[in-house]
Amino acid sequence: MATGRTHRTATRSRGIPEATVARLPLYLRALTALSERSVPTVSSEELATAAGVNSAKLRKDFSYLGSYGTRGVGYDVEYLVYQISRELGLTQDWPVVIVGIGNLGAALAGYGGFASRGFRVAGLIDADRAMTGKQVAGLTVRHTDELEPLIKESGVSIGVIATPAGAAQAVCNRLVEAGVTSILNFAPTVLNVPDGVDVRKVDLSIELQILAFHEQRKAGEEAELRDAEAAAAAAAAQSGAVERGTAGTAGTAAGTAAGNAAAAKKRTGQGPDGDVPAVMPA
Amino acid sequence: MATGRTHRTATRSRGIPEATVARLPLYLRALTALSERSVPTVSSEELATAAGVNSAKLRKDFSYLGSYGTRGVGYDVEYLVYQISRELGLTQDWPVVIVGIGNLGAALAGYGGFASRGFRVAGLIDADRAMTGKQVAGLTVRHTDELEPLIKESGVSIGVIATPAGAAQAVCNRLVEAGVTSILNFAPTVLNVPDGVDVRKVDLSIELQILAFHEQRKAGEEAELRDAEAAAAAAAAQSGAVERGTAGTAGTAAGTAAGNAAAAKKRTGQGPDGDVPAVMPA
DNA sequence: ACATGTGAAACCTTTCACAGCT
DNA sequence: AGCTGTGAAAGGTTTCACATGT
Repeated sequence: MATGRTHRTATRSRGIPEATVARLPLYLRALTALSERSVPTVSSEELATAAGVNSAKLRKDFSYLGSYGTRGVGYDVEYLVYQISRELGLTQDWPVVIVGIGNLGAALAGYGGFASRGFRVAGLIDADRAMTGKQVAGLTVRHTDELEPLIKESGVSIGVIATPAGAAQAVCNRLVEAGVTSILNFAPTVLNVPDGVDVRKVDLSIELQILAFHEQRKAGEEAELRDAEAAAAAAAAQSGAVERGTAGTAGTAAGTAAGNAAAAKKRTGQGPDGDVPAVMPA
Repeated sequence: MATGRTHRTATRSRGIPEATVARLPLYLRALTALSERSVPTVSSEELATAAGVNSAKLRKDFSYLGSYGTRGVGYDVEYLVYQISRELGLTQDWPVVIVGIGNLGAALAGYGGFASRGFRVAGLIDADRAMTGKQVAGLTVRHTDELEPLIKESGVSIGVIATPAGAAQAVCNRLVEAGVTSILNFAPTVLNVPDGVDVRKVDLSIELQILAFHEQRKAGEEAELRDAEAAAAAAAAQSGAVERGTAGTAGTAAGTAAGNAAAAKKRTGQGPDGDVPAVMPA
């Protein structure tokens, strides 16, 4: 998660839980789609499905924003779009600078989801002089030397780092020095920033490793399933209790009660909650 | 589904918390760096700093894996690298297919962090016939028609979706149908998958929106800071208690205890304390 | 009749603090 | 003396279930 967490302690009234904040963009996207289809109102159940969460969670989330729904009816789509946008700060313009225009930086520069959400790419920066002057996604790439003036002229407060890992901290320092207070880091490295600066990181390799962990476990579970079924069958035959110690010398197998066989399949997709996304350039 | 009962089964020996799993790749990266510098052992404190977490959390995380440290000494770097790799399933080869070879897909295909972690790009797929046959990152792009044979021949169980949002669900369905059970989704859309399939998503726009939220709040805090200072001054002058109700009709201001004024300036690093530039809207 | 809004319970994660081993 | 490993406390998040309002 973010390196420099700003700690809120006192006043509770405006304290929207972090987990809720992380889901607001999800709701906003779903609502925008409804809005485009001119759907006037939506229930928590419908919206939750569209956003990929459950309805209790959605209602709880919205309750932190205020009472924007109507009992017996649902939520007014347009009104909610506005309220969430405002809460997220998307009703204002956010100039963003992207540093490191390799494959990934170029992809980010051309990403359509930015402009539609109030983000504006104010400039592209690369350290390679061979890149400077080139046009990428309709913008001219500028040299790192121009980083500070660009930030100050355009009032940039959000920076995106898409450089190789080795350059990231130096770039980060310059961004912060120049006044940037929020950083989205695609380089696979930990950034040190002073308090008051927010860092979010996106790391592809980490995401894949998490998937690999679950994938491995699934493979292991198939074996367990067979074990559990066998054990259950044996238990049924004998009317005896099924008991097992911890699996011997590690490996992939783990002791699992037979009753878990059903629960084992529960692992549904869509596990956004914890955040921690990821990526990085060559 | 049916099982409405809250049947929490006892045996949980191998249940590593999700939050811990999400951090293992972080530790692994830090450890790999130490390993390359031939550092033999490391303390929880040092490793935690390198990974950007605190040491208590790290120790707790490791405690779920087993007792791999030595009291009074620390952890053996090589041994830990191996144990974590094994736990994450990185000691085996994971063939991956990338679907959608646009800017982003190309960036992913060229990502160096793959091979070093046991991931191997088994194939690149794109729906655009103009793309097929082209070389990207040393691999030949193949047409969507070849998706299923590719998955089956190469034993792919992890798929990466980097297509436009509109195509993502269809691609996802085909991946799942062909046997893929883990998906990393870069398309800004919710994917519906059957139970047993894992989806993780990486959404650039969402990350930026979360940053914007905090950025906005920071801007609001400056105002609060001034308020708090004024309030503190007033309190000092009067020796009276500072008390405030919730700010009247919402808006951006919220009541904040005066005691926060100091904390808000805390900045650790060597950053210049100066500005914290307000975002000026165009 | 129906869907929101919310206390309370259940669950999960982080932090504390110190016993226990080297 | 130093550092791990871990119960217990604290804090945060999700789910439940129903009172409340339309």
